[in-house]
Amino acid sequence: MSGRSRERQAKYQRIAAELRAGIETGEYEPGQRLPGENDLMAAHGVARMTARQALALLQAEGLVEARKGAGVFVRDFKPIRRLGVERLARAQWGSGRSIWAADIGGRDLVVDSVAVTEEEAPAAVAEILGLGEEDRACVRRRRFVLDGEPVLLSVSYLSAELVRGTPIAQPDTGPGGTYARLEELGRRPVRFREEVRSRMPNAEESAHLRMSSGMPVMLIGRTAFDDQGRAVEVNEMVLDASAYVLEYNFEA
Amino acid sequence: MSGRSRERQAKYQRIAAELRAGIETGEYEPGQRLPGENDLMAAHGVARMTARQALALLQAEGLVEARKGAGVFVRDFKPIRRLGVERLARAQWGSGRSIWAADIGGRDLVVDSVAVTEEEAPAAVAEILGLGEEDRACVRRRRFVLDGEPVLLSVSYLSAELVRGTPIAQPDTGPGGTYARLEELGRRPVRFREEVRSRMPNAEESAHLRMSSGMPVMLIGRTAFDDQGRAVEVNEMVLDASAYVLEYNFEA
DNA sequence: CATCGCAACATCTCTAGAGATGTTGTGCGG
DNA sequence: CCGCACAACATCTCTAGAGATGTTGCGATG
Repeated sequence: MSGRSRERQAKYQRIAAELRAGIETGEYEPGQRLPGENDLMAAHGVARMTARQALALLQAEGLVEARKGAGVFVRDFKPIRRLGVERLARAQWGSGRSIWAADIGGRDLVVDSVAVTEEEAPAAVAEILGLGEEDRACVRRRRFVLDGEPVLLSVSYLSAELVRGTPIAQPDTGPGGTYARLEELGRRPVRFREEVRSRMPNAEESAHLRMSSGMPVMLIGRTAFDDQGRAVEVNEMVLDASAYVLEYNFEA
Repeated sequence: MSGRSRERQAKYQRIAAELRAGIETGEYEPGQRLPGENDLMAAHGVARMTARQALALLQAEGLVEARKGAGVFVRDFKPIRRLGVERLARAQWGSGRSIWAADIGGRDLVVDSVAVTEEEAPAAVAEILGLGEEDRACVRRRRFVLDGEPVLLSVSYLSAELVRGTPIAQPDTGPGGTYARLEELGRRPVRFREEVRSRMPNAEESAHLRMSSGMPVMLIGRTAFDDQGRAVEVNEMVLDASAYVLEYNFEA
């Protein structure tokens, strides 16, 4: 038939619901392969495109992941806990410890690639940093990898004039990182603002994070201020949402 | 043909890219209708299913929204700024002001529906609140609407024993809200933890928030602690990610 | 002038088949 | 015993057509 009696829902939704239930009850465990196009066609007596629609629905929900030529597999979810406040406490970066150390329980989060350039900052960033038309920005682009999987893209902007000739303009910023160096320059960050939002990744982000379709990214925009209230750093981060839980602790 | 020469990308991706470019350059403005299935079939000489795939891609990216029988329209994005820290400052709720007032610039965020029940808390919540097998929880479920659009679902758990007979167990908690009442009970919240993550909505969330496919939700789990470090409230929120930006301010 | 019914048009769902392309394991040859 | 070629199998892409269903605006009717 076609567009048959809508007693409740479409065929592909019924099939998807059945598979979804199987995942939630644990019939199909994370990493396990589940029935593919051909299996569903045979089992439910539907056309290929209909079976595909059912699987596409589950992919869009982020429950499963299709690997071409191999099959459809149940996704896993073991997020990193990222402490928004404590990780930026001075006790952390003041002592030469990586501010990332506190994030992960035993797992291995490392910088995959670093690129430091001097370029013109986007208008919105230039405005925040108080850069004029002529001023340029030091831009630090980094990618972080956990267990071989890229999970975080970070782009950091600072006044080029301020950091020129310091380790901040080098790939390796030394013990304590950028913030320890800023303190040595008399521009210690004392206050932070983080803005969080979420959306679907664009093609570029999708490629850099090797994300499978149907998973959102979280965006964190962090601004660091010194004791004069001047913004000294703007950091834009793109996180694989399936890899992260953000935690913020604060007092009333 | 079929699965033709992959010089670079599939037909449906080329078509999607073209429309995407049109959106980004402003050729198609928010709210405007863009070429539908029939237009794309004619313009590119492809089959209906191929045109549909192109449009499905843009929907999955959250760029457009299809309205059955009407057409495909460009999405808009005007988020609410939610201040994670300041909104819970005592100056806010201590003075009888709604903690929501600071969030929105002139727009109208109101509670759409409130349901207060007494039931058994989920195991994870019971653990945090320190509830035993016998203890029950006061559960406050609310939906918030902005400009007629539902944007936030909130489920709040408190010890039923603690709040029984107080306004907290009523739909209207009075000036200053739940936290002002908790203070009167000698359990003033002094510390908060918020955990943020993001994923695609499930069917129920999708329906309650009237979300169009391809937009993620953000989940906030907030725990409020009193001066003894005891958890007095657990609040699980589901936010339409296209409606919110979360802001957290803190010191090093 | 208001309102209701309907036609035109939009997306949604589905069928049946087929070539392209990526993955995996097996078996043969060195 | 190692390694490579290849067959089997998986998903991906696309065609052409058609009935179902929701939206909208126009025209006829009261």
